[in-house]
Amino acid sequence: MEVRVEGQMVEGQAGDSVAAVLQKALSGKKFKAVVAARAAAGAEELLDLSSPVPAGCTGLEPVYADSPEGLQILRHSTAHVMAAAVKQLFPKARVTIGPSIESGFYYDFDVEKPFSSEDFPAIEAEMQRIANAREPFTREELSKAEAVERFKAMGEDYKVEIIEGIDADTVSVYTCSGFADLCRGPHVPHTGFAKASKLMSVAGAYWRGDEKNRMLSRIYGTAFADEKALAAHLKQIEEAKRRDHRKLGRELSLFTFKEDVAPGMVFWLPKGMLVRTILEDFWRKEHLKRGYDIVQGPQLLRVETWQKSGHYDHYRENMYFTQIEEDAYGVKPMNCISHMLIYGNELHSYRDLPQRYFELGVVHRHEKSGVLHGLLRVRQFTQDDAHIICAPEQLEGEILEVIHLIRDLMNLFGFEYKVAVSTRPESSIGTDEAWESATSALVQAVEKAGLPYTINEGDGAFYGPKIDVRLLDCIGREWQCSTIQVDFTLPERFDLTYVGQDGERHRPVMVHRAIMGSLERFIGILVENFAGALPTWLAPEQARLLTVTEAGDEAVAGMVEELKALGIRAQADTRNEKLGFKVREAQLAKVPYILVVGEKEVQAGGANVRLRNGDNLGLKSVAEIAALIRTDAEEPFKQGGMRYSFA
RNA sequence: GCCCUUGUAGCUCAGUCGGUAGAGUGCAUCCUUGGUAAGGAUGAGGUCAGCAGUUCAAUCCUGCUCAAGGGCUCCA
Repeated sequence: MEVRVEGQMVEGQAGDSVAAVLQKALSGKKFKAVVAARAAAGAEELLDLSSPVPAGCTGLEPVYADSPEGLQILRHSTAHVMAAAVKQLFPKARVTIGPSIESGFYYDFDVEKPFSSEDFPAIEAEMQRIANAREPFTREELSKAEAVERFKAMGEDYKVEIIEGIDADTVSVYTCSGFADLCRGPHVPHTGFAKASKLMSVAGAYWRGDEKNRMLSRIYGTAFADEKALAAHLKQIEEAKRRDHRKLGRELSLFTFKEDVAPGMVFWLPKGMLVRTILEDFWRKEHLKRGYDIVQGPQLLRVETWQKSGHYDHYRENMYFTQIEEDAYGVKPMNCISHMLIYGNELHSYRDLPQRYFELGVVHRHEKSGVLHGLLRVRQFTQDDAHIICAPEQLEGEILEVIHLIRDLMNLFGFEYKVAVSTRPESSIGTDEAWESATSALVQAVEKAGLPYTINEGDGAFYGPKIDVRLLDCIGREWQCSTIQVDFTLPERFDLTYVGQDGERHRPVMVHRAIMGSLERFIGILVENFAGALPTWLAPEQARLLTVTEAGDEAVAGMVEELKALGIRAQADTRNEKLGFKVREAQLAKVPYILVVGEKEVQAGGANVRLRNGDNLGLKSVAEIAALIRTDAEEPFKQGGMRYSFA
């Protein structure tokens, strides 16, 4: 037979292994990096190097260890190596599953005493020993009955449960370093590939991800094709840590948490609140320009109201309750009820529609103690929430407008984003017809906007389907922010109507939507994305004027006043410190414009301009500096297609 | 809520194999008038997360509670 490998034709005998054929075509160096192969271009199934070339195969595509697919195989194999090491050191541990994940792999074990990171050195040493031994992975096919018997004999009950759930006649088992594991494969040819690995953390995880099941002990690890790639990955983790908004929030004096006073609730410090205020002001203006009305409802509503809306039945565990005199009240977890009551406050004509109510609404949700995370997951947060009440025929157009607003906001910050449409969940209210028409309105609007999207089956809200938008930050992480939800239930429960052209009462449709999602979360994401160096329009301090000696104090005071008069957030640093020290502090505070005023500058009536990236623009007059800062601040708005101009 | 780890000065962290604690940084005062990422000195600052227990004695050992970090489940 003749087989094509990377453009070369190679002669082979029937029954030759994949490795034998590849070895003829590839240089020794290249062949060493191959972990698996596929028999035909685009084929799903991957082959082990040790498996025979399938009959009729005309081409083999090698999969290299450093390719995304190769890495997956490598990591999965490393998970096996880790399990082998663990079984060696802790013979009583029972194995469950050990897949590769985005940045590495994990393996879940059932052990009496959960693992701790103190166990890592021993496990890692054993893994290195196995890797150095370059032991082969061997594959065998067993009937289900045989496999069940075998794993039962080993006491691996979890594996037995998995095998019994597999819908096939035979299963494959891989053995490596004396450790046999149920596995689809493929695997790297030998354990020598698992050399560049590192155990990362331990965690509890439920068997099959169900919190009713037994808690297993999970070990996370990662592995790469070589030490260099592993080191680069570890460096990137450091980079993410460097950007952590909790760290930067403290260093830049933006916000703080008082765990003993109010866990999961933010204390905004002056600088952070300034950032937030700038963002809020901009966002209110943008909404006014786009035809929204700004409203505000109460923080507490009587429990009966929550019962009427359905929140009490579907969302009670996440709500806080209190009492005023004899009456029970619920703290609002959402803003929609007030908005509907505001709509219902007067009779509406079809001419009034759509009504768009916008509120920077403070909501409280009881989040379980283990899930709180800085600004990204809190118990009290502010939604940039709006409810659009419109006639059914206006629905699609309104959704499209919201999508445009999302697009413009993402462009403003240079975020890319992904769209997903979520459909009806199990716990839900409303008729099938209503769900279908609402889901189709969402899909149509997304298609009209020309955006690629995915479908999340069963992930909708209890009252209707939704569109979720995840933004991608500059180091490739995804964040859920925007959401657009159609609701046909609440207008009915609160008997909202409008008078149509025909003089009859009609039922409007409602859209819940939030673009930033939560201001707290959004600001946390901004801080991480920009590593604290917020764009000039959002920077709490846009310019800092530094004196060299106290001879510059007077000139600096004058310049600060001038800049402030021009709408620029400027501050003076006239402390009795050396210039180098002040520059360092301004730089660490991520102030975009660092203005140095010494003897020369006082003479010339200006300042020396240094940017936070270290560039020095030389001497400039106050007017020039002001123009520079204003242009810089307005630039993103022009690029982002915002209707609101920063000026 | 569950699993692992952690909780010492505003921040970052040492430390005490049980005898109530220390550094750097920040803060205050003084000296220094210095040109683009850290000038020097002195001083103030701690119920060692909280509550119980063991002990002559607990910041240290044990238990519980609270909170944080990493996960699981859930979610904006």
